[in-house]
Amino acid sequence: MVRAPCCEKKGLKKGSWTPEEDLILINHVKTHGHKNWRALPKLAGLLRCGKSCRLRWINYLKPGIKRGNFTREEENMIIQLHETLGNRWSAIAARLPGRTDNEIKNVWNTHLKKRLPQQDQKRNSKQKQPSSSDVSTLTTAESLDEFWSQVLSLDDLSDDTTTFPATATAEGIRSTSSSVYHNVDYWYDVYMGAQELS
DNA sequence: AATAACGTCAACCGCCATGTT
DNA sequence: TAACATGGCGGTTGACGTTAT
Repeated sequence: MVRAPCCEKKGLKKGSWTPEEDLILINHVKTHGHKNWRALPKLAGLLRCGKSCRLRWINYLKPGIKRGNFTREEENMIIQLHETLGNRWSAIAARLPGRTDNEIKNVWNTHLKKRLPQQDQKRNSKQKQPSSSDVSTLTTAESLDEFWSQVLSLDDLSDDTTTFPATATAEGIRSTSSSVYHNVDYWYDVYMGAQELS
């Protein structure tokens, strides 16, 4: 039997999300939750596939998501986890509070993958004479343990119940283009605008 | 200044696992 | 137990921005 498509394709919008769509999604999830992603767009009045809504929420709108560049520690952690877990991005993301699998996957494919051969070369050539100036900041077992304990202590940050504005508004979003979505100011505006309404 | 080449990343697609009826 | 619905994951794509020529 042929599986039905995940959603009715006709009339559904694709591509980048607009600030207005973000607000609708935020407000709907905040007030009704997301027990059923497939039904959500219809209930919220969004012309989007449920999967698309879920992805947008998980990767960008969910409270606790970190924006901005990865730290050196995070990058090293991804490299180490990738050595043991492979391309299991969600498993890796579970160890990096506030980071999403999609984001980690992107960072790996665009930055870390290229860096890895160089690091391997370095590591091999320096195995006999380790240096504190090496790329990784986690060169000793002690620092590794310390880092892991710090990370694990933050594990619950990514929980859905993290405080979030009761109701979001378009004020903070409208004036920004998609190219600055990841700008801190954008998210600050969203947050502040939402607080005005609550 | 124009444009080609390259890099980045948000979003989509399709498959698989799990839950429900 | 089978059939179906839904969620979740990883691979891939395409739009957009940046850099090089």
